Amino acid sequence: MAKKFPIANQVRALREHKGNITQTELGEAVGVTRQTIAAIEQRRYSPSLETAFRIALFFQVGIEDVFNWDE
Amino acid sequence: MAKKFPIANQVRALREHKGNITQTELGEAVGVTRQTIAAIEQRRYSPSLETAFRIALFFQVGIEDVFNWDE
DNA sequence: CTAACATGTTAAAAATATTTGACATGAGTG
DNA sequence: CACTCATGTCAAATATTTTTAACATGTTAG
Repeated sequence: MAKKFPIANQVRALREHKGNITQTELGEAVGVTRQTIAAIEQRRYSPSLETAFRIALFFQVGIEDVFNWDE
Repeated sequence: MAKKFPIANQVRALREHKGNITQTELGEAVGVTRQTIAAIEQRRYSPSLETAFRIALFFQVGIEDVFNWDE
C-alpha cells in the first residue's frame, strides 16, 4: 500500500523562503485545508492540477518550480 | 453546477500536431481511458497532477505548454 | 509553568476523478 | 449500403482526493 506518488515538490521550501508562511495560511490562500498541504508536502497523494496551479500562483512561480517529475 | 474548471489545455491541438494521435492512443500511453482524455479536452474536470504530468511527458513538452491558467 | 502555535497523524465522511460498459453520430472506405 | 473508426455522452460503480474533527508532540512567548 501507500506507494508514494512520483512527483516531488518544493512546497515546504517555498513556504520557508517566502517569509515563513504557515501550512494553515497557505491552505487558506489556495482554498484547501492544512491537512491537505501537509499531505502534499509528504507526497502522500497527487493533488489536483487545479490545487497545484493555485499553489504555484500563490508563490508566483511556474508549476514546474513547485512540482517535478521524479520516478 | 458543472462549472467548468479554470485551466485551459492544448491536448487536442497537441494530439493533432503530433501526427494525429487518437484519444484512445493517448489514453493508453498515459494510463487513462479515452473518456478521461475526452473529459480533459472538454474541461469537464481537473485531472490529477500525475495525469497532467504524464500527458506533458508524452508530448515531450512542459506542463505549462499543455495546461494554462484561465479564470 | 501555561497558553498559544505549528506540525504530524488518523479515521470516517464527503466530494471529485476515473473506469466500465453502453449507445449515438459523423466521416471515411470497401 | 455495410463496416470501421474517432468522438461525444451518460449512468453506475470504483478509486482517489479532500474535509472534518479529533488528539499528539515540540517550540515559543508571557
